[in-house]
Amino acid sequence: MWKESIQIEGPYNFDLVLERISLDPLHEIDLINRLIKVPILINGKPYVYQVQAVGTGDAPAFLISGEAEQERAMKRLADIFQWNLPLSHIHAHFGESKLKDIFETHRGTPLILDFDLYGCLVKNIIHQQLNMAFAQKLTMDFVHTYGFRQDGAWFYPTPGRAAALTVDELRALKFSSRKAEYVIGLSEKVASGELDLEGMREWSDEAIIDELTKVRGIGRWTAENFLLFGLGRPNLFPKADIGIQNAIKLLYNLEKKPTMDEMDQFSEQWHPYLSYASLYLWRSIEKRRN
DNA sequence: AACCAGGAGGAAT
DNA sequence: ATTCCTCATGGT
Repeated sequence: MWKESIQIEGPYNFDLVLERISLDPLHEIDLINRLIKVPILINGKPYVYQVQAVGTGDAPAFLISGEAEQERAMKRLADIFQWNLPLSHIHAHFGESKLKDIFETHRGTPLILDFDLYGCLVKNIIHQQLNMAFAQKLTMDFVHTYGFRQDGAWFYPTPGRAAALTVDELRALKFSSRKAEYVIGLSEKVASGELDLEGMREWSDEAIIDELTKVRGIGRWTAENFLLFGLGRPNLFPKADIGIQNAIKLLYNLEKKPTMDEMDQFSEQWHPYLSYASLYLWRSIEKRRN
């Protein structure tokens, strides 16, 4: 077993990270020890790493441990937790904006990436149009039923496994037929190699959106969320997102949900860090669990 | 008890 | 090119 510690530049509030990702019941989190288990695939093989916060928001430090693949794991974990992207200039960018108060309240909340690109897409398809509580239940049932557990953490099923599922099997989990078709169809494309998600890391945002929206079940919203939470791209604003619309409505005290044109107007000022505007707007309407 | 939910596809205009 | 309808279930 290897262990490694790192220090990074603040602000970076890991307690807020845990608070946010604990909204997803799939994540195994120890709030007392400020620790999370991270299931990731390296060369297609599953490994679980532990990340523990041992510093403060202004002097963040982490203790990371795992069984193998130290170098590649550290690289991937740094990407997932955005350890090399200082938030100070992000906060500076929003410091005098309409989002000032929200950024202050959630100061040091980094963008945390999903642990797996394929899982990210599947999760976002499942989440389409559903309220968060039900969507998370569906996702959890899906992973618990067809995924696998290793070293205390859950992995999504492999694309090959999911491609072999039937619509009826997923309907038994309360998927709609269409959503079941979407997940199975996507899984077939990933399993066959027709869709190479890892290969998209070098692509431009728009090229990825164009490619992904060719897949049945993936519209612009899902592709944008893939860019945002799968790849960590900094300038996405999913304006069709009900949550962001509600956050904007609350922020500007609107009578009704903003139109698409209004979403464009509001967000114009937040370039080129729209992803952080999105993230913090989501945060502004997310409630703590329990 | 309606109405809405971190949408998308497909048909009808 | 836009607008409308359906999907399907759970939360509020």
